[in-house]
Amino acid sequence: MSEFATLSSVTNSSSTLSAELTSTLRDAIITGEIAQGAKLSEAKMAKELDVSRGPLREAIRRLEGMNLIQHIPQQGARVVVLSRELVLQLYDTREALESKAVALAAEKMSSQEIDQLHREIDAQSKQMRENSGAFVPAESDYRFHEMVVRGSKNKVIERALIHELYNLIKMFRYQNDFANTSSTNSLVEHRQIVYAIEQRDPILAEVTMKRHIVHARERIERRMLIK
Amino acid sequence: MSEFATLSSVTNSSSTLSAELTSTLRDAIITGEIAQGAKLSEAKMAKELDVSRGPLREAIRRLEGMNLIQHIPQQGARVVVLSRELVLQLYDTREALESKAVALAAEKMSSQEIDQLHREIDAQSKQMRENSGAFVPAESDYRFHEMVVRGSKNKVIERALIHELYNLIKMFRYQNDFANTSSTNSLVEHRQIVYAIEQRDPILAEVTMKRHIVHARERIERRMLIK
DNA sequence: TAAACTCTAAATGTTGACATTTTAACGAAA
DNA sequence: TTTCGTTAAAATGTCAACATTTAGAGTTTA
Repeated sequence: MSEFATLSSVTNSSSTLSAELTSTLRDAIITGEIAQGAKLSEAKMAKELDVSRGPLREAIRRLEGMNLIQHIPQQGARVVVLSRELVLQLYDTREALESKAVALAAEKMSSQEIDQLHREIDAQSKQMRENSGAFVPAESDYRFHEMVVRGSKNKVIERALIHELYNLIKMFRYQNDFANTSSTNSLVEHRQIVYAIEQRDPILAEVTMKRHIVHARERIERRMLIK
Repeated sequence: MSEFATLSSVTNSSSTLSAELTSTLRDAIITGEIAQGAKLSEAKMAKELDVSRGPLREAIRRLEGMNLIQHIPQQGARVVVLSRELVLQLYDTREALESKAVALAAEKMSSQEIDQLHREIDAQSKQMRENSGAFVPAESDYRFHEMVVRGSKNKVIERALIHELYNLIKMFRYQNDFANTSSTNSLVEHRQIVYAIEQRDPILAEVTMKRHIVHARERIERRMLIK
């Protein structure tokens, strides 16, 4: 049984091998299939995935840019370790960026985009009623937040959050039983956020989002006593 | 005369060639020696710099992670174009991140670090008195802001700002005669920021920094009428 | 026993050649 | 004249071999 067993199928359909490797490794890191702190040995992985080291190295450089990997010259690359401290820092950063994003979104989102937000929230509400339902599914939560961030129309914030921060947050939640967010609060807060956007009230939107993220941070702070 | 003439001396002393190339190209992009929107032809550059394409490609991947370069599969890499819109988005992002950073810094900076801030400001004041003096030199301004950001002790914010945003802002200022910031206001605002940190007042620090960056954004908005 | 040295194996860094895709110039047809 | 198709050159993507550095096992020495 090989170390990177289930990775073996790099058979997606991206345009380049290097891009596929990036996405394959990204997922493997987020799920923990490649463990935190693990060394990414180029030789082993290349053999495992049946590719040459060139594209693999490029993928590693890209993951470095996403903060999923830390690289030390002449020593190689390791998967980032999500210490309690780092996770809390992630949420502080997210608070700053996403509260600004929602303020901009309140000014710039189209009504069609706001409709989409409504549909996502309604789906969340429905899923909660049907499936036992104390939780908003993580995937739906991500979709909601991504829609808000894209609504800001700010490419810089969008990239910082979606391309970098969210990957680390997904990684944390996936590997720490935070797969679902607490429902009652989250859904209510999502509604408040959409309300503020609908009212075209940037300040209210910002405050509401800030509180939403601070609550998430507090839940984590309470539960991550160790590390 | 070659296209990348003055780049020819990749003779620094980083540990790896790829790291040197990253830093060389970074500087060339910031200064505009390689123009905005220019295509980075691997073959030409490799010959020009007398290196093989491998390390060059790795450097390009890293610059991609810094948002200095945009890469399209099968088409190659181009230097980012700093449109008016993008620059204003940069400052909105900076406002969000740096105001959070200074709030954290107000709680976490050591008194030695605060002393350093004082020394930097005093130097700014002195330089202004001596050299005709309507401007804070850009280099000193960067040092001041970097010290504040590092003072936050938040590695995520630190990386987002220093590793990514600041490069783009330096690039913009270097290529658009914003090499120096307006003095009177900036120096006073720097003093206010240090005061707030000294008082261990995160909220005051945050508001003060926010205003400082909004002012900079407004100056840019007024002067960049075109594009 | 502990520290320092040597040497070997394994890993990362670098190179040049090969493969595939894109681009654009050229010519033919509507 | 414009459009479409062909083709050759140039560019990006990929690979495998070579070079250099690091890490660790084993040995020697204080």
